[in-house]
Amino acid sequence: MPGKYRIKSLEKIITILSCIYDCKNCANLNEITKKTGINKTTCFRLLQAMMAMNIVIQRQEHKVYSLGPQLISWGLFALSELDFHKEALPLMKILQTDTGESVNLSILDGTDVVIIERFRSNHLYSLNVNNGTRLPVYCTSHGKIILSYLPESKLEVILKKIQFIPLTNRTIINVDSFRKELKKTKKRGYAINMEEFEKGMAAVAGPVLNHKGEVIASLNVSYATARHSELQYNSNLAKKVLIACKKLSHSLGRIE
Amino acid sequence: MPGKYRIKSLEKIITILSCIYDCKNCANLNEITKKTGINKTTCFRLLQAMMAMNIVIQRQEHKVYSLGPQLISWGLFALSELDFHKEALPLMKILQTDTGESVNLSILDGTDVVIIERFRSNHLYSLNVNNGTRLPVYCTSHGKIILSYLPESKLEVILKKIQFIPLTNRTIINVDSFRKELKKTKKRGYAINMEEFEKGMAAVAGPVLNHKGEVIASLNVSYATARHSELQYNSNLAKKVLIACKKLSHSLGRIE
DNA sequence: CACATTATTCCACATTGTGGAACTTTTGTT
DNA sequence: AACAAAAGTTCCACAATGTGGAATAATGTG
Repeated sequence: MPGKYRIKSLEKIITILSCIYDCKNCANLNEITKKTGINKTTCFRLLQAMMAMNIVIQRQEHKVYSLGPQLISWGLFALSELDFHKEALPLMKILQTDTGESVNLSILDGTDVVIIERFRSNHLYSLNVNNGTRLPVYCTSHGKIILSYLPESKLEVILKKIQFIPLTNRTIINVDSFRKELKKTKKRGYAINMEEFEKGMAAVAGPVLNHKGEVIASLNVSYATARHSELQYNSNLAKKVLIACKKLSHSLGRIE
Repeated sequence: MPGKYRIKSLEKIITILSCIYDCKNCANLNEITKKTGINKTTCFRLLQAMMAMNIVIQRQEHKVYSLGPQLISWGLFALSELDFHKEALPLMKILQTDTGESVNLSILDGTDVVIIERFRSNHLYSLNVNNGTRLPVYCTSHGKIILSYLPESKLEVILKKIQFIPLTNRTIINVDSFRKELKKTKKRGYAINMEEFEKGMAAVAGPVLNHKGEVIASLNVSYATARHSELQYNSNLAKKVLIACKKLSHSLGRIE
């Protein structure tokens, strides 16, 4: 996370905001102090200053801190500026109707992907993610497809930062295996995640490319393995996902 | 904007982010320097530090700065935590179908309201706002209805901060007239904006209340005055808006 | 009512952010 | 292609600014 230019107070602020985010808006001063390791007084002052600027708010009469409306405003704006976003919605809707499964659109952010749009599965048993949810790159189809299209230089930076944690017995937990997986993914043209993030869940993802051929997002369909055990399912699904990805990339000026 | 506890570096960061937001993601270092009045070196360093943390990104090969994916992630999360948000969508859809006009949901943030959800009018001539757009409280139906329901103490803080700028010849531009307007609004139960923000545009807004009776959002319908000149139109529209508001408030635990 | 936990204030210190000046790169013009 | 102007980047010395320990106040709990 560090760069050449570091601002300690900014880093503290980011740490606090991330902590509030991780605690799902349910952290009070003490918890934030403990989880971030930042001095209590400092935390307090930074939180007060952020409150004065609507970056965070305090709910339930002086107790837990939450991310504030200023962040909503900036976040929604930043999202709307992603020009592929509006193009994506109708395509996602079609894909959802066609497959009956969850359709998700994500972008890369550091070593995570962020879900920015989502059409839910018809089925009850499906992953509980929402817009804004962050998922690790190394065990999601989103992450694999985006990284597989990244230029070597950017990829290396990210690979160095990843902390591989086994979430299921199928999770890839070392860099070299992950590198190989990325190569396979690139060759295949789509990414597959078979229960690497959560037992029982699988997904297939394709890349959204801009006019220069750079990946800017990932579109995937995720499903419960209990419902589809056929070997053919992934490749059939992939065809549909890739058609949507192509259309989306095309609307961004990508010509094959 | 100041509070008891101030962190200068945080204030600079907020100023820079606000500037990028105001410039619609189209500001380079020099513009940011000029518009914010912050020293160039300082701007540069803060921007570099923020880039390393995905708070901002730089687009078009080393040129303009944009709000980054980290803000999208936080923003979407903060939004999803607003529990009335999901309840609102179907009600807004119905209202849109019923009236054929733009339906908007907003929350208060300082002396602005932030549009958090929106169903567009069928008509070509309608206000060009998007999710995340900020509008001033003093010349919008959203602002009027929310402020009219605010407790005296909170209201006063906001009134002091408002900078009244005449946007049309109907804009209210002094605190006392605005106070009167808020009283009328509260009594009426809904807010009216007749070309106070933009010539040719009018709107009617109702309050979304939580279980304690506190306003937490505003729901409005906006339309072009060219299409509806009848005196009755506002009150008829208001009835529909208020029904939706009641339902929404009810789903938040508000019992009449 | 005593005790534990959490929140807030105060203050002296030095770490950290600051901005001027110099240097480099990019952009625009003839 | 050569030059000027503008924008971006690096360096460094200074002190303003953020820091955290300790003390105090508020709140919650048995």
